[in-house]
Amino acid sequence: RTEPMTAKTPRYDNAHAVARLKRAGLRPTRQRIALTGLLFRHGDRHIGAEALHSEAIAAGIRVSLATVYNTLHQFTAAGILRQVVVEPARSYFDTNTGNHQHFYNDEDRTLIDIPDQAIAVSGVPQPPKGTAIERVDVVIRVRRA
Amino acid sequence: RTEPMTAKTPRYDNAHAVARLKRAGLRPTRQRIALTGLLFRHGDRHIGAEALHSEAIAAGIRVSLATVYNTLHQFTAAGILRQVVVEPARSYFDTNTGNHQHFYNDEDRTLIDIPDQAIAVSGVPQPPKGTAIERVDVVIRVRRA
DNA sequence: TCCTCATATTAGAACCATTCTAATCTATTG
DNA sequence: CAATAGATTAGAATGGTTCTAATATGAGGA
Repeated sequence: RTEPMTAKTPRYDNAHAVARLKRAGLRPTRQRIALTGLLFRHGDRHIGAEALHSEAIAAGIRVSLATVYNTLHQFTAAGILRQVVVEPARSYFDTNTGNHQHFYNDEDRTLIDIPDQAIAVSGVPQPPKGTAIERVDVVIRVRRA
Repeated sequence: RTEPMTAKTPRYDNAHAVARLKRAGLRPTRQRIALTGLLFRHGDRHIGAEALHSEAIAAGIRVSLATVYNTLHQFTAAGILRQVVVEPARSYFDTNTGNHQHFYNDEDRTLIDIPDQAIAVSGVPQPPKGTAIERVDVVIRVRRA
C-alpha cells in the first residue's frame, strides 16, 4: 500500500499521515493525508495557506484553498500545528509545536526558529485578574544589518 | 508654555499637538492636530484605525478613514506611535513608545501594557547572518482563567 | 459489500481591514 | 498673496480569509 519514496523526499508516507491524523482525532481524508505529507515530510517549516495551496497544486494534489484553510485551523486546534503571528494580514503556521521562539525579518518575510533552551523570559508579572497565562510569544524582529 | 493639567482630562491643546507634530517633522494639519489630541490626551492607549476614526467622528472631527490610516502610519514611522501585532488581520497602535511588552487576551481583544522593568529576555542568540536585531517583542497570551 | 449519515470538501461569493487612486484642498514659502 | 509641495478625500480596489449551501466521501452497521 505505501509507495516507495525517493531519497530526495524524506519518508512520510500515507501510513504515517493516517496515523498522525487519527492520533489527532481527525478523519484521514485524501486531502488531509496529502497536506500532512507536504507539511511534515521535511523538517520544521513555516508556511501560509496560499503557499501551501500552491505547493499542493504543484504536487498534483487536488484540493481547494478553502480546505487548506480549514485543515490548517483544524491542525492548529488539534495541536499538530502552531500559528505564528508576526505581521498583520498574514498568518504563518509552524510545524514545530514545541516550545520555541522566532526571529522575523519583515523585509523578506523570513521566519526562523530559535530553539527553546536558548531563550528565557523572566519577570513575567501576574496576569490580569481572572486570566491565566496561556503562552509567551517572543518575536525578535531583525533587519538587514 | 506648558499649561497646568487637570486630573480628569489631562490637557492636550492644539499648541501641544502642533509642537509635537513639528518635532516629529510632520506638517500640523487640522486632521493631524485633532488626531494627536485624541491619541495623547489621555494616558497610554492601544487603538485601531477604525476605532480611532469612529472616535474622531463622534468628537465632531471631520476626517476620513484613509487619513486616519495615513496618520497612524506616519506617526509610527516618526516614532510617536508603535504598532503592536498580536493577531492576524487587525492592527493596534500604542501611544506608549517606550520599552515595554504586552498581555493580550484573544477572547476579548484586550491589550495591556507590561512595564519594561518587569520583563527580561535573556539568552537571545545571534541574529541570522547579515541581520541585526531591531526589537524584541514579547506577547503574553492570556485567557479567562 | 452496500447503506446511511455525520463529516469533509468545494467553488464562488462575501467579508473586512487596509491600501490605492486621482481629484481636490491647504500649509508653507517666496 | 501666489505658487506648489504636501495632505486629504471618497470611493474603488486589493488580498487574505471566511462563509455558504451544494456535493462528495469516510466510517460504521446491516
